[in-house]
Amino acid sequence: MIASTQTNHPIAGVKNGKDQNPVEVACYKLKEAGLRITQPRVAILAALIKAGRPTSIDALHSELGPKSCDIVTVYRCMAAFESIGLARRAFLINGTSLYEINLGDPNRYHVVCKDTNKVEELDDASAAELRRAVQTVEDALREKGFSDVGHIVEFFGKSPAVSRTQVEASVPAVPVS
Amino acid sequence: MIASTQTNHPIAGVKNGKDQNPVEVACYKLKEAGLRITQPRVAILAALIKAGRPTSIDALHSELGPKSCDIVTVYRCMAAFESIGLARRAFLINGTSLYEINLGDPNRYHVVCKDTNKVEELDDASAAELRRAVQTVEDALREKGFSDVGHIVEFFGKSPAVSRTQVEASVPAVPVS
DNA sequence: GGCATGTTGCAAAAGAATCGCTTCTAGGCT
DNA sequence: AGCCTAGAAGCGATTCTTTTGCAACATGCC
Repeated sequence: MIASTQTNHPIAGVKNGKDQNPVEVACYKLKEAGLRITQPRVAILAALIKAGRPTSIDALHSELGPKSCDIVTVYRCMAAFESIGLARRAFLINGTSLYEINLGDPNRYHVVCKDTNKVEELDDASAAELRRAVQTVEDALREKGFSDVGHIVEFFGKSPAVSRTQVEASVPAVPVS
Repeated sequence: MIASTQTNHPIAGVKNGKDQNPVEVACYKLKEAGLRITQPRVAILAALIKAGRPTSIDALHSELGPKSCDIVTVYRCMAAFESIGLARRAFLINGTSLYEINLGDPNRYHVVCKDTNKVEELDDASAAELRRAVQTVEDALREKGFSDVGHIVEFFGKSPAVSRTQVEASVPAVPVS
């Protein structure tokens, strides 16, 4: 719904990337990075922005409508976006990854529900402390000579919200063990 | 060769898991969890312990010697070990995972070299701060009703130490870019 | 030592992600 | 405005990791 009430300009001019609608900002970043602004890329970016949360390549591809572009293109685009910092990657326990738009805001951290793979954002306080710790670590690493430093941080857990829709309440409230 | 320098008791008695050699401790934990102590499992545990750092299934399997056990068994064992908390999992950027023995010591965090996939442990100070932050987050999550909370934390970077051993110095000392 | 069941081996399958190669097109140039 | 070319997309096939099915096997309780 984010891009639903878009301004009516088609993404033609690609102004200065100031405060246009997010898709235009993203396109500006693409251009800045020397990448072409193609129809599939714009569509993928729009979907990514509309999703507003970590989304799988596959979901993204479906979101685009069955006939919009090849899934391989989505893979390639996401790799490109990630390499220029336009998208961030998150991981599921099974090793597959999700992508999230990155328009310059600070790093976000999530909890992924082990049952449903639903992604939630951490509360601000937690995120802030986490950011600080991560920052410390990365600084220390750079200090030690590491370059191109990055990180993955994901939390997992069984969400309480899930009122056992299909996860039949077979387990009688296991503590934490 | 794995069991080369072990104490001479074959892993027969499986004492009380007190302070025996690590393989025995691990076997005790297996037993505790109601799993059988089989030859492949012991071998895998020994390899895991000998490695002493996050190791890939494949590497583990090779380490066991070509004829020791099927790689599928390694997969299954690692899954079993992880589920009873005998092993911890780490991730590479490409989504594949590494396993590390867990004999009860606190969580460890690593940096993975983007060039070589070599894994290093974080310094104590960094790890401590990280553990604290992670703890905070997990507590907050439990507070919110999440159960079975866990996390993934990995750092990546280009290691400085790598004097381009096999990463042929094709790239002429790229700064940080 | 015998037996039941958890484990292993092997082959095959399932998936995610990548690659090769041809065709298409964005967008700089004339 | 049309032309050209390098970057992108499409599509098929492939690679590689991890999972599954099922028969054969071995652990460890009796």
